Amino acid sequence: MSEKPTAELDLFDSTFEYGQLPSLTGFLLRKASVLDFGNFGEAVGDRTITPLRYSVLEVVGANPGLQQVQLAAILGLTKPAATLAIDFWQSRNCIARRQDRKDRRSHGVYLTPAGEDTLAELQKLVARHDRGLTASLSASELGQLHSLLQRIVASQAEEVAAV
Amino acid sequence: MSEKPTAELDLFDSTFEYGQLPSLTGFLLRKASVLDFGNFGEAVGDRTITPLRYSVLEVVGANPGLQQVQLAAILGLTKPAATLAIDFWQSRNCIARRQDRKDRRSHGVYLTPAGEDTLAELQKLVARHDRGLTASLSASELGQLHSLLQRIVASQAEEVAAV
DNA sequence: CTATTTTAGTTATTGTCAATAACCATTCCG
DNA sequence: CGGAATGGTTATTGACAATAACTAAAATAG
Repeated sequence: MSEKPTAELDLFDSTFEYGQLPSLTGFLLRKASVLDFGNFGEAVGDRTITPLRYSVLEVVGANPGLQQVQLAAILGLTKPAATLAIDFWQSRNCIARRQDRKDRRSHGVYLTPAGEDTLAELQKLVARHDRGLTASLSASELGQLHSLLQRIVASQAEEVAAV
Repeated sequence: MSEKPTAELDLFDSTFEYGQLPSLTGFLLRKASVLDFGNFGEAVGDRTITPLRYSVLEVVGANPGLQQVQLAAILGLTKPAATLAIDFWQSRNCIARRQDRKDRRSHGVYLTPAGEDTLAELQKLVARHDRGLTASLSASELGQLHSLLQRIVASQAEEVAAV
């Protein structure tokens, strides 16, 4: 039999103690985002599309001609990580690199027509998945959650960036 | 010059577009928890202590004599991952395995006296770090955030576990 | 205008980490 | 008793990200 990630128990099985873990914001954040991450590939119908890769496509779509260095800065990636993520989409004909005429070191990145289609499709699937994650919250609660999370993120802006 | 994770820009640099990313709960969760994770090792004064390892110590401290299989189930780990995490703390004399008299396959895990001290110290440091993360929120906002996150986590309890 | 430095990007190397699979020992149960 | 299930460890593998080293091109200092 294959080795499952073990638990079908409730995440807070009341027969055990959790120390101070349940009172830690970081612990709850991690749990929630692991949950989100765990279903992501399945939700978009392709295990190889991670949140990071999706974010790359989204940002390139929203900023055509972006430099790779800028993409890295926006998403908090190292240069090699950006190269790899772009390679991934380029190998699927969704992103094209175009050398800048003025500065031939620099390559602008663009969505191809196929990339546009893929992004549009992904946006739908990801939005659906995201609503599923928070299905138990009302619209106003969801708004509250977003504003609280945004404040946390903004208040720590001097640290490393994310996904 | 060494290759920094690039950005000193605001996490939402207004000169770029983010597509639908900012409206996704998953994106915000990931950002917040990457932020939290990034400072964790530094906050506890030891890079090798990860949130996962800390969680293990916390749970063992709260449930003396726990089976390793139970520990894995509680934290959503595979058996090998639990073995490794326990090895880590055992090598620091913080956790001891004790073979069960009744069932000689099973090993209960316990904090050693050094483990108790380490846990007590870590609890303080982690709590301080966690408050730092949410320093911009009022007490009641923090309470709201926790309850919203808990509802998300609870509502998805049938999926993979965390940390 | 050359020579040095800096910047954009890629490639190579390394290390961590987690998952699977295979394995041993013990217990359960027909 | 003998096979199936359980607790735990070990071995192997693969994904991934970080650093470092490198190429090419541009900026700048003298």
